[in-house]
Amino acid sequence: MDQSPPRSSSVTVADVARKAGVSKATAARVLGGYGTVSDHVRDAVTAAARSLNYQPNELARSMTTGRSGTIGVVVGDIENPFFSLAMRGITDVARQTGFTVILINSGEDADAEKSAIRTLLAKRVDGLIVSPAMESDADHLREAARSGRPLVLLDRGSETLDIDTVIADDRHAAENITRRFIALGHRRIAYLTACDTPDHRFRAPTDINTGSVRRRIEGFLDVCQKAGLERMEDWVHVGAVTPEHTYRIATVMLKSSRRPTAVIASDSVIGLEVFKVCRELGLTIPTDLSLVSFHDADWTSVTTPPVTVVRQPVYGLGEAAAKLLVERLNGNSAEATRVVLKTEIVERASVATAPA
Amino acid sequence: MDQSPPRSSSVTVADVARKAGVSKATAARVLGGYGTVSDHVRDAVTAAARSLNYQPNELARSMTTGRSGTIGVVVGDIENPFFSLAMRGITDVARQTGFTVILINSGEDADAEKSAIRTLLAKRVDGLIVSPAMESDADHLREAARSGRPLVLLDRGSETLDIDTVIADDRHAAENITRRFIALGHRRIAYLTACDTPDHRFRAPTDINTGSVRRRIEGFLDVCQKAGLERMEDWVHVGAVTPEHTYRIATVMLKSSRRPTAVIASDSVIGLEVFKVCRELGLTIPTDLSLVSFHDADWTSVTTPPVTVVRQPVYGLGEAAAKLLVERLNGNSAEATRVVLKTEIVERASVATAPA
DNA sequence: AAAGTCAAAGAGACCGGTCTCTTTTTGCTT
DNA sequence: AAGCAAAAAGAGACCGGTCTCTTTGACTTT
Repeated sequence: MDQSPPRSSSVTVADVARKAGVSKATAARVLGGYGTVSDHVRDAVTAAARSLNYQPNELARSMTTGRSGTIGVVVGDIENPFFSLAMRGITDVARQTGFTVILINSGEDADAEKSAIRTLLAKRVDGLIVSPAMESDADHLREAARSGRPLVLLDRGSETLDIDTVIADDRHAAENITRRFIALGHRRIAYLTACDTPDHRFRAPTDINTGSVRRRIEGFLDVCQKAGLERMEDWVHVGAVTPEHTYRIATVMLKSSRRPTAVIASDSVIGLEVFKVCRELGLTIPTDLSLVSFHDADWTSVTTPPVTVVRQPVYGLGEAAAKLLVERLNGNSAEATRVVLKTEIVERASVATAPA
Repeated sequence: MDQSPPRSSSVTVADVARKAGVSKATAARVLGGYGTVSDHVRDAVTAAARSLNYQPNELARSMTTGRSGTIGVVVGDIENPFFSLAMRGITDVARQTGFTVILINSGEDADAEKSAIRTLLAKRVDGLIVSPAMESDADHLREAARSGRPLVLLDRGSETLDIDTVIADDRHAAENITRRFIALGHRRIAYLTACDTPDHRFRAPTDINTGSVRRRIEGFLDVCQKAGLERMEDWVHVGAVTPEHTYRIATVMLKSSRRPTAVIASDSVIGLEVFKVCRELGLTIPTDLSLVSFHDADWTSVTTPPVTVVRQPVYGLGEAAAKLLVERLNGNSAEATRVVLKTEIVERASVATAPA
């Protein structure tokens, strides 16, 4: 019966210390890289650690230091290219600054989000980045912020919360698109969003719980009103939560006798589905219908015609959120910041003058 | 000077016990939900915990129990739709089974991957899911597997490793496509992959370190050889690591006088770029060039023409990996399993007979 | 040579839970 | 009412690090 190799999972500083013939405290100094140790002892401890295949237990370290080197991220849906790209921005910054990332998907569900935050706080993350599903009840966000661990809101977040926030200038983007549509003679302009209301109907921007989308709709309605267009609220469609839902909504909308001549899709998943429905119904873009989508997804440049989009600095959004969080973790305790990144309209060929 | 509200971050079982007038052990029994406690005491402790706003410290719990309730995931690039969808499968299973997920991006870099695994083991994850960048040096994987914490390989993994693996039947898919191309009269068939070799040239499948891709190329070359096509190795292009690289490679390839009549793109990012280059060079799909891409990305159905793709069960891949891991965590210690999920060729309109 | 300084190493408490072992209390038997 | 098993509660070690406080000893200083 041969000796099994040293079980790496249970070698502790005490074991290393014994092997090296020094005290636990000294071994810990070498292994943890703090305090002062003589070269001679350092070598002995290092050698002992190597021969025993010592693997530090980060959990134990976290418990005494109070820092876990971890940041928690709660997003709506990692499958959405928007979030996966933002996530890339976050993880890149995290790696550069020595943090690791715990990811939880809320599925855009408020309860799941609450439980996610509770779990992350229990795991003692050093800080949080959250893309809140519902801004109406933000108690859990306030509580998280009060727990002493920094919190940064990503892409969403309301003016009333005194919490660090990183968003894009959605409102301006929506205003610009709307103005352009109106200048091209469009009067029936539809806005499609995944956000939903209890009765799946839209009445006013306050119905919308997702800050970024609410700001866009506000911009849209504002410009319409200033241009003298009435009751444009009726042209806002909510509840495009899945491609299937979007398909149904878009089909009904585009089959109607008073169908819109222009559509604004609130994200690329919706934009893609509208594009598909147009093709199915034999509507030609842009002569029959003008289309603009939020989020410059890769496919938008390759369709026939390519789609005009609002390019959001998605990677930069994640990057900025993570940087802001790391700053807080390094002790910056200035007032809550609000970072607003610029968007850009990428003109392609899906927009034209309104049909006569 | 008013009393500040209880600092939630530092309320411990001992504090709760004191407030409830019981011993620390008893309070811990109530709070931890183990052992036997009288109803009366349970209520008292629960009330005390609530009034102090007690938040358990998962770190401390993990340290004694040895389980952290966490699984570590290492992927090449979360920005790639393939990984973000697989990730969705993983996180869904994790949530259902009460685990949280730590995500690290390797950027397809072997050193980053090693350090990621070390970090995750140090953080005492209960298990690991890794999509290894390089299979040639898999020592760190073997070591991780030996550390006693279960490891599941995702999408990649070689036959020689005795580790749980979840992959798609890439080889069959590649064989089918190749056969179809040959049947349609194609003789110059190119294969484009992001995998790279030191000198950026391809000689044999053993040059390829990514299992899934190697298996596809093996299938491709095998069918070609059986059909009597010679030196098809020359038609395998490596190093399409970014869209920019892909653009250069595809442009050179398609401008050549002996350009291919059919192209297999190893992932949807490459497929998209090839599509763009065709358009730029004025090549018509499928009359000038037939195109098939791996991964049924959303855009592939919406281009003109829509692109024939290999649909991989990506979500299912992540789901299966996570389920396998959870089984292991629940004590299943049977031999290493190899799960192979079926792929499916989705015929669209980007494939035709070879031009004369 | 005695006093003072400072680097190097050791001893042991501590973080916040879990869990074993022991003691006390309760309820039931005869 | 005594005896006994089982339930309930308490005491304190333990997980694996960090860190403060103390001790040791080498090296100046005059």
